[in-house]
Amino acid sequence: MNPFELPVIGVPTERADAARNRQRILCAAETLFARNGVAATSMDAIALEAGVGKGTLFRRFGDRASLALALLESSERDFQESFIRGPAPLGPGAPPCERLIAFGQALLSHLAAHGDLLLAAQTAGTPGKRFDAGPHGTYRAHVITLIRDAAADLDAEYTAEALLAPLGAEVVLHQLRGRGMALTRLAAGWESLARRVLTTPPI
Amino acid sequence: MNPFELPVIGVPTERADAARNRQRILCAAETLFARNGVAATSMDAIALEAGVGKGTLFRRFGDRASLALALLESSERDFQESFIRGPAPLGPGAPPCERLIAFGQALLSHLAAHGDLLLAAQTAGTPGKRFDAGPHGTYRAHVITLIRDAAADLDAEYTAEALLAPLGAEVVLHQLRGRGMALTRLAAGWESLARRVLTTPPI
DNA sequence: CTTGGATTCGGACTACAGTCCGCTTGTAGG
DNA sequence: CCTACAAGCGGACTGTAGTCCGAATCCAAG
Repeated sequence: MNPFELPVIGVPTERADAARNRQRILCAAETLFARNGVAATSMDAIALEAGVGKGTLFRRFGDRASLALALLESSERDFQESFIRGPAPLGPGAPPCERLIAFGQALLSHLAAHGDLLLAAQTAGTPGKRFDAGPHGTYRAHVITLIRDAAADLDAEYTAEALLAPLGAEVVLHQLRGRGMALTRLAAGWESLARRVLTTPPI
Repeated sequence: MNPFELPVIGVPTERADAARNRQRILCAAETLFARNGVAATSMDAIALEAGVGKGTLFRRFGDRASLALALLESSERDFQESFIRGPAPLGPGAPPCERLIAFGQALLSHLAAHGDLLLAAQTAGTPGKRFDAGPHGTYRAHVITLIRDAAADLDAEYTAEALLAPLGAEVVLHQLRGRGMALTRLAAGWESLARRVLTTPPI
């Protein structure tokens, strides 16, 4: 291989055994998460079930949160696709306030469906990490745009994070499970919250 | 002592050595937190510095979060006192919307002043625990009352937690440190957020 | 002062996330 | 097919929160 050219495109072609192990690990994690729950499954157990060393597990996925994220990959991609390019009111076409309401409600459903996994993905060892890695950045950029379109006088960057906070996994799962609030109630509460924030108040 | 009567009042009189150890532990924790930072100080190190066994440390304070909370006790009490019985607009007397704005801004200052400690207090090992123990319950009750007074048509329970979410330690410290947003900016953003939510929109 | 027994002490122990490094293996080039 | 070496492997190791239980201690009552 010409040492002055990169192989094909950035990606240095993953070795066959590495790819096989990645699959084994994902499969083992899925099995154990389904059998015993996400919170009760240790990384050691996943490595054992996958027939792989612990070092391999962490080499592939970095940490627990990233492994959870990898398992969510396809549904996460679908979700992002739906609010970026999907049909209105989630996707483009609807007025920004309606899009924001739909976004929050879709995220609430996403959380209800994949709660434990999303919780694990957002519970990084180092606090604050979840804001830098993971899908948060995409959500944030989307919400900032919607706020700018709907209410130019707001501090969009601040408001985006403020509105994203009650859609975090820990908060929502606490409301759903700890407080026994129904998903429909959260959806309704979010709608009136978002509508009030994006509606310019009378002077 | 008459075995049919409790000593004085519920509290079964703490033993002298236990009280002494509690003080030693609090003092050691304060020292080490100040010297090396909260995040970099382990429970082992605190026990060692206090000249106390690890079991004693955990017997007294239960876990890391509760120890952090114990260190915050006096400033936390002052803060709660100020919004429950203090002067307006934080305390009673001002209209509920102004009180809510002042509450959020005071909480933001509280976070800016005691960030690391509050972060440790809110980063419980078991996710969601921070909503059940600690000051969150008091904040929640206060905000629910204010919302009920200001906007009867809102779901006060949902809205209280939604508005408290962007005042959580992890979020605020991320904004202050990770994003470099100034405290005054957060205070201004919170004000317009709270004002919009509590102001009934035109039909 | 002595004693009885509940309370507390302390450090060994468990479980877990994440790191490290010497050994193995797949693969590209000959 | 052979070879060299980068990539990958695995499990021992570290550091941490939190648990447990036999031993030591304190306090009240006599």
